[in-house]
Amino acid sequence: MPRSSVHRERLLQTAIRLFRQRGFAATGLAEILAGSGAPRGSLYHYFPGGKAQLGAEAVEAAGAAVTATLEGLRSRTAGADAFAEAYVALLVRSVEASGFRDGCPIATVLLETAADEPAIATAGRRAFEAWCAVIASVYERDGVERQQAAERAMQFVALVEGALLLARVQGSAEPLRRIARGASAAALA
Amino acid sequence: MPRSSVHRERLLQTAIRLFRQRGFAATGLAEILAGSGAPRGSLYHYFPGGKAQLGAEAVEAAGAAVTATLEGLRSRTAGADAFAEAYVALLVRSVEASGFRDGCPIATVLLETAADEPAIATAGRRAFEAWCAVIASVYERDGVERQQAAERAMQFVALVEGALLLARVQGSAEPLRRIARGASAAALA
DNA sequence: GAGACTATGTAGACCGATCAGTATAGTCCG
DNA sequence: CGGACTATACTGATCGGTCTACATAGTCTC
Repeated sequence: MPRSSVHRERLLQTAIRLFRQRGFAATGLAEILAGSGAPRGSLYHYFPGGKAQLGAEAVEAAGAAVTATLEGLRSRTAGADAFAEAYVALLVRSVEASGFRDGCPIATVLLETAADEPAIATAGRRAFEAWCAVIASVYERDGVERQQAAERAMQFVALVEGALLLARVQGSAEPLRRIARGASAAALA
Repeated sequence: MPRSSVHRERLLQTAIRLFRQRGFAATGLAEILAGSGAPRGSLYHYFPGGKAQLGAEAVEAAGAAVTATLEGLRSRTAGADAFAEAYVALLVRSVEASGFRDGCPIATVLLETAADEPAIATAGRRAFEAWCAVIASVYERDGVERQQAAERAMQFVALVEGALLLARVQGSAEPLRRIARGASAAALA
């Protein structure tokens, strides 16, 4: 039986987790191998492009997971305020549960590699676009004009990314809570 | 203290530049040495704590430089809107001039190391506090209440950090320009 | 339906390069 | 002298990546 791709998936999920917590450069392939239980040969079988390909696919997959979360939230909430509050609450739980080790799953990797690894940067760009599209549609649903909605979506993403950084550095979820107040109330209404 | 510390300063400045562009883990001590012209022995003479100390001092120094820039801007502008616009304009120039390689000088390092290197995280926390203090004072000068001003300052920092990330990934200064519009006009007024 | 061939995937030894950090000898200068 | 600083050789570990050998399973041919 081709119990195939079971190792591929484990490699990818392990890479996502480690890249998120430690970053791209600091994560050795040996760690990913050990964490996934896959042999070294399998890594280069599934990811012939090596670490860079693993990074690009990790960003793509992690980005898609966030997009799915946002879409789920959009269908479960009514109004941009509720949407923003729900998402921030989700982030607060995730960040706190990990002891402020889990931040944005793609931000660290992108800051490290955007300039040198076009494939990773492209995956990141696409992820951000997808997030912005979902969020913009939430604003539009509230009657915000198309252009305005796109602009506010980007501001929301920037706000969240910045708050995740601050939260990890401070070891506190307070920055996230503050942007929830600001974003849903005055700022983005 | 003869011609001393000339190598120390060069090491630190080179470290700041490389950490900013490539990140902490991806920057080897050999690169820092080569870029600064200092011999290996000097590095461990001035920074006995090794790479971690270099990282912490780089974050501290780079953070202080930003604080100084913000203070200069505060004294040269009248009102929070003008302040925000001027600072964003400054960032746009810096980011574009570097070909989208220079982002926030401390964000990448902090995301990589915050969880594992307490000294670096502390330096980062202090830097963010200093920035927030300056920005909050700009809002207070405009008559915003103390508590409110502090909250908006943190939101502004988060917004800028996120926009710098987006700008680097997209290879475009557009995210920065958008937050300038949003931050100075409706959102943070 | 037996055997050969090919795909896919497993397995880990192995490579040169580079990593951060240490050791030690030496230079410079008050 | 003696301490600050330079200079380089060196360490063991780890880096990402390549290599060959092998196991498994589906398919083609006769």
